[in-house]
Amino acid sequence: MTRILVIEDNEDLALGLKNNLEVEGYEVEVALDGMVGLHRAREGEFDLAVLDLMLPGMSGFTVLARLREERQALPVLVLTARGEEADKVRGLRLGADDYVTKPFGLLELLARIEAMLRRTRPAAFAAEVQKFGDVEVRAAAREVFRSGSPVALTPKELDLLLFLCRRRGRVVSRLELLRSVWGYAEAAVSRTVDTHIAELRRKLEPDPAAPRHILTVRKAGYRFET
Amino acid sequence: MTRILVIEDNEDLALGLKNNLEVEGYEVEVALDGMVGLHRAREGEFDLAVLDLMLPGMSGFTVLARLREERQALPVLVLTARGEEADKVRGLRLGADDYVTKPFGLLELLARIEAMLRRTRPAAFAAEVQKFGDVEVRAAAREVFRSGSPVALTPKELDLLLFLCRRRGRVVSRLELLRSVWGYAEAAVSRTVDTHIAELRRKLEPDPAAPRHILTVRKAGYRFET
DNA sequence: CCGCTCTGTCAGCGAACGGTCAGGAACGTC
DNA sequence: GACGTTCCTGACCGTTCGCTGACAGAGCGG
Repeated sequence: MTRILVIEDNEDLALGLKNNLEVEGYEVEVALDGMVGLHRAREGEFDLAVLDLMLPGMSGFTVLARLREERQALPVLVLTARGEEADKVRGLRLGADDYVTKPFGLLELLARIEAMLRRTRPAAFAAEVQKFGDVEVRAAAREVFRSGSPVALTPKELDLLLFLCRRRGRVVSRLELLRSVWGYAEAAVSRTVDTHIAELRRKLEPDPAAPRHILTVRKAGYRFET
Repeated sequence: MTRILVIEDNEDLALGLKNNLEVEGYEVEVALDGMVGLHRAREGEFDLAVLDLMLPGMSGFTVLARLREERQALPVLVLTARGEEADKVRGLRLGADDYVTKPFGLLELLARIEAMLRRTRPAAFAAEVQKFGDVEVRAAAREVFRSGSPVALTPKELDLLLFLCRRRGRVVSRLELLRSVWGYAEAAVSRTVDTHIAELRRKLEPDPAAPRHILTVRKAGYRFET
């Protein structure tokens, strides 16, 4: 069982996270302030912590710094408020492993958590496998097969594919993709997303010119269909 | 109840938005200048703000910057004037979550608002699906089916259809359509609306010459019936 | 029944949008 | 420090879309 510690003072948010993470099969403990969080992190044998930097009393920075001083290897995912670029940098410098900007989408958070856990506990990952057409996507192994033979996707391509897969049936805008897959705060007005989509189509679609799975929705974005 | 704060100095536009958003079931408060908007945002416990960047007095940029300084996680959707590419980027960099360019169709705004809320309040969102005759309209996927097979609608056609669907049983004037779907301030005297209606009928009505769902109300506009 | 007004239809133009490509920056590896 | 990979960007191009204006037809009132 994978154990996650959520250190977050906003009770609504904390409990929401607890619920959602439990649905995903994690064991979750919540600490509503930094001091408690730090103690629990020391004792609780967690696999990962989600840490809000803005905490009353002992701030998230302090918690993080203490943990790192004590050489705790506990992976930490940091929550920062939007626009606090400086916080991110400071957090990462202090030893956070990743960060998510509020307000964040649950899927985004889940993806980051999984990515982190994958790094630290590869064993714990049962095969999440998606299939469409003659393509098979093994998220955990970060492998993609087409008609049984492996397809070489670059990391970015795979991230994009996984993101689309998880939102199947729903339109995803370029901005959302840039934010969630690329982590850009702003929308670079460029062909970045399209280029990667094109590459995915080239590698995965039977007929890239008439895609059946990775669809364009004019004026809106892209939509993935099985 | 989802609460939305509209910060917009143009009173007509602001009240139009208020009405239309209220029709959709949101609780809406309007602030006609930046200063008031900022105060209300601090105190009002809103789920989302719609913010015009071009405000007299305290500009939208300032409002946004202040909010983010104060680490307010409030999701903000920004309204920018056409062609102000720089504004978009600046807005996003300051921490806006999405933007819509004026003139905008109400449908576009609604879609963005819903997408944003879906991220922050994932509950409460059933997939909206409308049906009439042998037609099925899936708003989230921006897909329309007729007798089970997909119908290719252009973005404008779909927006128009969705707007009519949501106002079913009521007569909607051309002016209202131009305002809400097209975002035009004034009525261009032309066949624009009619042309699109004709196209919808052609694609969706069993007998386009004798429409059963998209009805003409002479001298008044159109009325949609299930 | 006639005439006027409102709506339906159509084709063409201009703009907007997405697909494509190649060059070059950034990164990691040996 | 040279090489290879990956990624981003801007320019270009083809296609689609949406608007318009002229004309035709339908409906309503007198």
